[in-house]
Amino acid sequence: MNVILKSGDSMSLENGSTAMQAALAISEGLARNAVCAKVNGELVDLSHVLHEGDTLEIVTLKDKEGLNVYRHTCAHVLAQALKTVYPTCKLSIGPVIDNGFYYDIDFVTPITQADLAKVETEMQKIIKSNLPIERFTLPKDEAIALMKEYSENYKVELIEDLPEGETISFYKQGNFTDLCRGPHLPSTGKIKAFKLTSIAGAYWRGDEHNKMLTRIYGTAFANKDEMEAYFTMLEEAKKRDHTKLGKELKLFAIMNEGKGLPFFLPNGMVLKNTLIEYWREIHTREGYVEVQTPIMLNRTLWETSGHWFHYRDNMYTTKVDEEDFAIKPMNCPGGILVYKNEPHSYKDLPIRMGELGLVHRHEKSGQLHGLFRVRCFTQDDAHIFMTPEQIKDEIKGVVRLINEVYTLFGFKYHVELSTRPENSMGSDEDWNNATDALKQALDDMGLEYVVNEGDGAFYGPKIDFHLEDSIGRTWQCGTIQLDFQLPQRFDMEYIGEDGGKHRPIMVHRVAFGSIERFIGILIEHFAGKFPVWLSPLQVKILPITDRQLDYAKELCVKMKAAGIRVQVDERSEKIGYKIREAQMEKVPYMLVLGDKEVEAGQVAVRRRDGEQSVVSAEEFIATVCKDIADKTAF
RNA sequence: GCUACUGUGGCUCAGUCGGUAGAGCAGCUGAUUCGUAAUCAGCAGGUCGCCGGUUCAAGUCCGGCCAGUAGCUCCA
Repeated sequence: MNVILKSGDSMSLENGSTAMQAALAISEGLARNAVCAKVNGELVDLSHVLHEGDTLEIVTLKDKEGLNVYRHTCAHVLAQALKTVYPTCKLSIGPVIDNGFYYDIDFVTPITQADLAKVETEMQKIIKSNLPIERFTLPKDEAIALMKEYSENYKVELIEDLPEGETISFYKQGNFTDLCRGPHLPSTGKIKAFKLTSIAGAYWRGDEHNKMLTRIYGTAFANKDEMEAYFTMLEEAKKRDHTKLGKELKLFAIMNEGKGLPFFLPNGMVLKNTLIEYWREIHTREGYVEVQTPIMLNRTLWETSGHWFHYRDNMYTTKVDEEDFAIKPMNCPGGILVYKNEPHSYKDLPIRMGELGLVHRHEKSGQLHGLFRVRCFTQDDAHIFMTPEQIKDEIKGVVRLINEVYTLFGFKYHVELSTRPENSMGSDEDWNNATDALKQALDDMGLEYVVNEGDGAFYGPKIDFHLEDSIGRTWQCGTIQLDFQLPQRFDMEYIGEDGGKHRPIMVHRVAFGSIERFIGILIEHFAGKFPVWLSPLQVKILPITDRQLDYAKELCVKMKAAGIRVQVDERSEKIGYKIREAQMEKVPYMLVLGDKEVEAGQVAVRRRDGEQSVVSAEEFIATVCKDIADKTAF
């Protein structure tokens, strides 16, 4: 028989050959490195029997898919080890994730981090005994019977949910059998480097009403060196953690007196204000107006908006003179009141109404995290009120603006487009138009995006922009949301060309998202080494002895006049000491001043990256001013 | 909110078997005036997250609470 290889060549094999035999026929090295195979586009075990005309690709650890299979087998080895060490534990699911795998287990008595060592030892034993891994299938009823025999009630539940008539596959290694779609490595001995990394709780089937199981996380790599490199990378990433740097650089603090409620310290406030200044600059340019609406409004408003019924648990409320009030969790109702404050003609539209709004949301305590998830934050919000014909251009304008912002900071981001969910409001036509407008805006901009079918809000489709933190977790920052609901609830209108009343379309959008979260991302992205224009302190002047103090102060005054954030280190310390401190503060420019510099009217510049040069004071000031004006990356 | 872990001067951390708290940095004082990542000496600073229990005795053991971290769930 013949099979077709990835290269397009065909290869003849004996009838009934397996993928493994095909790999051997190609080369011994390939067979040794083979993890599984891809036959007719589907991942299968190496023991898979080939047929005439099959397309065949041998998968190794160099492929992402191969590594996933490798890690999946590792999850099975973990499960087998757990059943040996804790015979009464029950297995649920054990999938592969980015950088590793996990297995969710129901233990009779909970285990702790310390117990992982003995589980790892047992896993080593299983790997060392190089057990062959064999696949077999059963009809549904027999599969259920088998899992009942093993008292694996979670597995029984999983199988029961599979469609009738489906044959169900299992994998057996030694005395251990697990329900699994596969494929897997041919034997346990193929695993060369793994580590159990952490332990956490996870709800059965991801539902918080279900029992919480114990999730054991692990990772596995092709070899020990790659695994070491991975752990080193994680260590490095921890040094960038914004909560750690926020403390070290005195940017912000969160006190016990208000959890999830960040305090901005002087340095952080400079950062925040600089961002806001930049925000105003680009929004003014783009034709936005700015408003500010009250932080607290009465119940009537929140009833009209629907928040009083749908968002109540997350709102901070209070009573004043017998009247219920809520602190705003969102700015939109306030913005709408501004719109409704006067009648509008179609000639006024679009209205782009920005608001740096401080919102409060009572997020559950377990979800709070540094500046990434807080209970009080500033949204760089804007609401655009427009006619249906204006949707596409307006969305494009917003996408372009958000892209401009993220590009300036050099962020990597990904975009998600969420479409109409069930139980949504608005007509088919509205939804189609709006969704098309969002799509076209993304396409015109040439942005890649993933579509989340049915994941939009019930009031309209949306585009979300996600940024990565130092350890690869992604956080939603920018978002653009069409809203069919609020204009209706608030009975908003404008007078059209025909003299009749029409309902405007409304867009909610943020670019930074929350300034707090954005600052958190910025800190991690730059590892605290902010570009000059954002640095809380841009220049630190370090006189070598007290003799240069007058010159230092004189320079300081000049630079301040030029709009530079500068400070003189006046202490009688050695220059090495002053440099070390400035370096730890991550100040972009240090000026070392000795007698030579004073005499020549020069400055010895030491950049944060260690680069040194001597230039005239005027020249240096010009350089820094240019850095600030151009927002250069250094 | 749930599961697990953690909580000792401003910061980073040590503290054995339960015997009543220790270092470095930062701070203050004094000396030093120095050329690119830490000058020396002295001083001061803690109700060991909080509350309760066991004990002759608790930073240490037990319970509850508070806060933080990781994950889950949630995120209009």
